[in-house]
Parts: sequence; structure tokens; C-alpha cells
Amino acid sequence: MASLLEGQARPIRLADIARAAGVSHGTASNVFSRPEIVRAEVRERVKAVAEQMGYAGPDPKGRLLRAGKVNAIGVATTEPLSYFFDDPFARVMMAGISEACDATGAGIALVSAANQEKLAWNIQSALVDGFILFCIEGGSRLVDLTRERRLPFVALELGFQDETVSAIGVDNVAGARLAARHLAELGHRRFAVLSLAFADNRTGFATPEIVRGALYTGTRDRLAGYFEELARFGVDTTKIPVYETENEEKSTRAALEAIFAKDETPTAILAMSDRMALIAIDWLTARGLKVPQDVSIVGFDGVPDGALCTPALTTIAQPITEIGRRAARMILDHDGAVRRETMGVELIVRASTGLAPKV
Amino acid sequence: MASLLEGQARPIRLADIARAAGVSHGTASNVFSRPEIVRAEVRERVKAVAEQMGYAGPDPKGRLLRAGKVNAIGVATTEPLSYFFDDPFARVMMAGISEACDATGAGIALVSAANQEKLAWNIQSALVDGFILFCIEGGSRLVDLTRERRLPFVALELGFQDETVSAIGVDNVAGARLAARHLAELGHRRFAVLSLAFADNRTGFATPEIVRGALYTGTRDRLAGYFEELARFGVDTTKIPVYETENEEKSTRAALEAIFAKDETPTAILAMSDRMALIAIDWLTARGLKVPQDVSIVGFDGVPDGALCTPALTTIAQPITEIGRRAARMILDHDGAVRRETMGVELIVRASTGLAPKV
DNA sequence: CCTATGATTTGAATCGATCCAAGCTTCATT
DNA sequence: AATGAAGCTTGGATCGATTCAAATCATAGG
Repeated sequence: MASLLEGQARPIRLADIARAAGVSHGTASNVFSRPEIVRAEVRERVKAVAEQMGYAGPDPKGRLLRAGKVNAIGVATTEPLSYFFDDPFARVMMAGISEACDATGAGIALVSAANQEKLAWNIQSALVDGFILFCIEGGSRLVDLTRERRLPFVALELGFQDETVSAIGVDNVAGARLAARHLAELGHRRFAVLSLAFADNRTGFATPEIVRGALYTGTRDRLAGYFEELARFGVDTTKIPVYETENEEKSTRAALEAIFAKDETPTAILAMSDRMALIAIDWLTARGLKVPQDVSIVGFDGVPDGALCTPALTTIAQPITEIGRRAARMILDHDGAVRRETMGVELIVRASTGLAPKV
Repeated sequence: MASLLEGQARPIRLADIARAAGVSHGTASNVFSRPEIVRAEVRERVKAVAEQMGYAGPDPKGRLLRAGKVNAIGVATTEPLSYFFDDPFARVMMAGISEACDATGAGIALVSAANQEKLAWNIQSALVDGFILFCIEGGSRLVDLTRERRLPFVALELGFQDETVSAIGVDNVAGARLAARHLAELGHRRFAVLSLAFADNRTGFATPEIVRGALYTGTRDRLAGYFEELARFGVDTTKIPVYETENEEKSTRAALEAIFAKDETPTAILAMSDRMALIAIDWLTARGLKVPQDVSIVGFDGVPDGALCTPALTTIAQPITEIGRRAARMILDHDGAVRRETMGVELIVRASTGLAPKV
């Protein structure tokens, strides 16, 4: 009871215990952090005093300052925190990160914020040894903010021009080519592209200028991959509508509306994310168009949901879990070097693609 | 370049900047934390020096010790970290927690560990202002461990006997009754219960002694609810097989094997979690039994997956997101009081339950 | 009884910031 | 020119621990 009340007033600290037990700070500290070097008798006495005074054990806040290492890695994004638990891609990635962290006993701190200002503050004040950045919308800003902390960090999912930042990505060109070839070989000749953004906060049909000026080279590379391969099949890629969206429901639906409002509608859709592809399947089905009989769709990412929906999604699978694991390892084993890794991707053919409809 | 090299050697701290700029450390601190009270000229000079020396800004480690508050809440479980991203129940809960944290700008630290020893250490050293505990297996141990930290904490999902710990739970008895009544009204008279554990690390058929000695009163209450209601319909509840499982695939399948190995097989299964119910649907279907024509199933929890599977799961829905929000608020607005809240639940009838088969 | 030798313990220094009472400037007012 | 108020700066204290060189204590051997 007494200890409870005192605890309310002001927390007991190690120095209080030391004084009460009649030993020095140093010895009291040793009792908790290296008990084996303290004489048994003293150790028990200090422990007893601590117990009796209701001492909660060495406060990590104090230890931290001295030790320097937090033993946790921060995972940051510009999306709200719930993104980590909602988004299928993020979840698989987090599973990989978790695995690496569990293996070394490191913790995970989720960093995000409702607005930009708070995000900056949260990144500046996050208690972590390094960051993994989910670069979605506003990825470049996130990188800038994080760079200020001068802690190790890895950018994910971003064909980032800047060679000075560590990053793990996938071979976007190769992946896109696989997707395009698959559709072309099924006889498709009329395409549309559901694209990710080429720069922050853009949506709408993309012009060649926009593509050339792309900030996100990942998006640019995927488009380049699509186009290169389709050109080999004699498709006039200048006629293919490319619509930038924000990788969420509303703007993806707007993209589909716009694409299918044109005179010539596509028989095949190349989506730069599974999320968009899944939304597209839904939209098309609701509109009475059959997938894949009327329209084929290929996604990009390889999230588990793609295998479960109807029809199951043909997609370009990234080794998402492995990327997560490696990103975490990069932070945990950080050696000061800038590392840029490119992982391979794989075409997974499922039910959302089929032969092009006979004209 | 120079700044990079020096940064490697030893990080620059505020005192270095102060010295280089010829001001006191107090003023240097103010430049960053309350720039408005520093004369513009001095402020700019200090900022310039900081920039030039490659100062990363006030280190949160130092600030933390002084400020006392971390501005993050810890979410702990005995499961591996990936549990937070895999488990449907946990994910919805985390979404609620995230919402409350986003609203106040607080961060989330995930705490877990591969083994018990590491878990203890991770809880002791987590940099958080309070904990939310996911009390699954080993929940009581988790509570004991956390209590040592003397930080505010809330236990979730645990009909915990101990009235001295804050907790948010649901009305297990009422929920179980709803489930049982629903099945009884459909004409079912032969039941089996897929139960959660009554104490740590138990699986197998539960005897009345085990039930009476239940550590987890949540499990006990659900069973009591089932039995009370079924008794009102004239069912002999002593004959109902109750199999404790660990709420995961393997032991749930073992439970089903055991239950269906008996002479009299059930026409209705009361599952204490959606997870188990979903596994049961899968198991039954694979065995050639039709749900709900041959066997009806009611789950408990109300996770989103239940609505998407085939057949869609009838279940007792908890207000999971709201529980998460409240738990987070309890920590963020902590006032020293012990709070115990019980939330209502709701029967959601979907396709996994139907009329009892004619004998 | 004295002296190594090893085992414990001490106390000051340190980690990196923030806070605050007190002192110093500056400038307007009388 | 003296007075007072307001605005800035200063430097010491503090947050809560860990670390390490030096001091102290035991114990055994000579």
C-alpha cells in the first residue's frame, strides 16, 4: 500500500534503492544488470529492499541513454498506422520484417502520422536504431525526412533515382515484360494500364512528358517493360491508355471509368499492383464484363489475397517476405555501407487471364 | 563529406554545436525546441553551424530521459511478432488501436519474443508509456511480467479473475447464449464445443473438474453460456463433448478428429473462436460433410474473414475495433484508476448454420 | 603477523538533452 | 540619467541509469 502511494508521487529510482540498502549506485546497478559479480549476501539485501520499496527495475529510459542502442527498428510510411494491418502487401512485408526481428529479439516501432507535420516530428523522435521506409505516396519526402535523422535506413518499393540511399526493390522491367508477354501470347492486342503514380499526388491519364519526368522510376520501369514487350508483338503502344491512380479504391474506379469511356475498350488490363487489379476485377464483374472471357487482368505484387479471390489473379509475384527479411537484416547488421538490391520476380498464372475474345 | 566522416567517429551532440556557435547549451537547445524565444540572429547562426557540422537534431534518447514520456504504447503478446499481421482478430484490434494512436500522434511498439526469457526482457525494456496485452496462451504470465513494470496496462480478451488489473472484455455468457439459442431454435440437439483453453497449455477433452478450475474465466463463461441456454431447451449438457484447443490449425483438427470419432456425432458445433470455426468448415468440407446441411457451425469473434469464406460464417461478433480504440485510449488518458469494461456482442446469422438434419 | 592476490565495492564520469532561476542587455519612459 | 520592463542568455541541476579505474576487503600463503 505504502509503496503504491509513494509510487504515485514519484517513481523510485535505482539511487533510492542504493541509499536505502546502504550500497553505492554502482553496486545497485550491478545487482540488476550483472548479478553474478555481486556478493550473494549484498545482492539479496538489495533485491529485498527493491522489492519492499516497490521498485520497478532499472528504467529503460535511463539505460537507453547510456547504452545508445534501442534494439528496435522503425517502420515508417506516409499512410495512417492502420495501413500496416489492412494492406495485404504491407502485411506480408511486415511478416518478413517480424521474422528477422524475432530472430534477434529486436522490437518494431510503427511510425506514421495523420499529417505531414506530425510525421516529421514522429520520425525525428522515434526511438529506433534505423528505419525501413514504405515508400508509397510521398515517398521522396519520407526519404528526405528520414535522412535528417542520420540513422541507417532502407527504402522499399521505390525505384529511387538517388543512388545514395539503400534500397531493396524488384526487377520492375523484367516483371512488367513477363506480364505483357503473357497477355500478348494469349492473343490480346488492345491494352490499358492501371498505373501507379509517376510523381507525388498525380492521378489521371499520363502523357509521355509525365512519364519521361517520372520521379518514381519504379513506375516508369514497369511501364517501359510493358511497352517494350508489347512493341515486340507489334502493338502500337502510343495508343495504350495509361491512367495514374493512388492505389486505392476510389481513384482506381475513376481510372476504370475513364478507360472504359473511350471508344476502343481494352481486352486486357495491366495493373501495376494487385490491389488495383483486384478492384478492377470487382468493377468489371459488377459492370457485367466477365473476367477473363471479356477482359483479362494481370496484377503486380503477388499478395495472398490474389490467390483467394474469384477469379484468382494472374500476377507478377515479388518475394515480399524475403524483401522484408532482408530489409530488417540490413538495419540490424548495418555496417555503414549503402546497399541496393534488386530481387527477381515471377509470373504466376491463375484464372484472371485467358485467350483474347474473338473479334 | 567531412561531416559524414566525423559522424562515423562520434555523433555530434547539442553541446558541440553550442560550443562551435559560441552560445550556451541552453540557448542551443532552445533553437531547436522553442526557436521563437531565441533572437533571430543567434538562431540562424546556430542553425547554420548545426547544418554545417551535420547535426542530426536533438537526439530523442536525451530528450526522452528529461521528458519522461515516450509517446508510444506497447502492444504485447506471447505469440511471435508476425501474429499482429497474420491473425484476423489481432489485425482488426490493431486497426482500432492504430486509430486512437493516429488521433493523438502516439506511436505503437510491438513487443513479443521467441521465448519466455526474451519476452520478459523485452517487456522490461520496452520504451513505452503503457501496454496493451493480447492475452492468448500464457496470458496470466504476460500480466505478471507487465505488472512488474508498474506502467499502466490493459488486458484484452481475458476473463481475468484478478480485479486489480484493467481489462476490456465482452459479455461472454450473453454471447455464448445467443449462439446456443440460435442453434437450438434451428432444431439442433446434438452438439460439440470447440473450446479455447481453460488454463495454459492444455488441449484435449475437458472434464468438469478442469472447467471448474478454469484459470481463464472467459472460456469458462462461454461454456457456461452455451450450457445454460442448451439446458433450457432440454439438452443434456453433460453429454456434450468439449475439446480444448490452442486456437490454431493443428490442435483444432485434432479436436475435430476426436469429436467425430465418437459414436454419436454432432449436428452443430459451437466454436469459441472464428478461427476454429473456419478451420472446422474446412475440415468438414474436406471430409464430405456439408455445412450447414449436415453440420451447422457458429463461431465467436466476428472477424472479417468470416463474411468472405464459403459458406459465410454465422458468428457472435465482438466490437473488436471499438475495443482496440478504448484500450488505446485507456493507456493514453491513463488516470491511475483500474477500469474494467464489458462490451456487448451480437449474433450475426450467415450461411454456416441451418435447420438440423432430419434424423 | 605480513603480504600477495583475487573478489567486491565505491564514486566519479558519462550518456544527450531540457528546464529554470538568475543575470545581463536593450530600449522605452520619465 | 535613472528606472523599469521586457527580452535573451547563461550555467547549473536534473532525468536514471551504466561503466570503469581505484579503493577496500578477504583469504591464503610464507
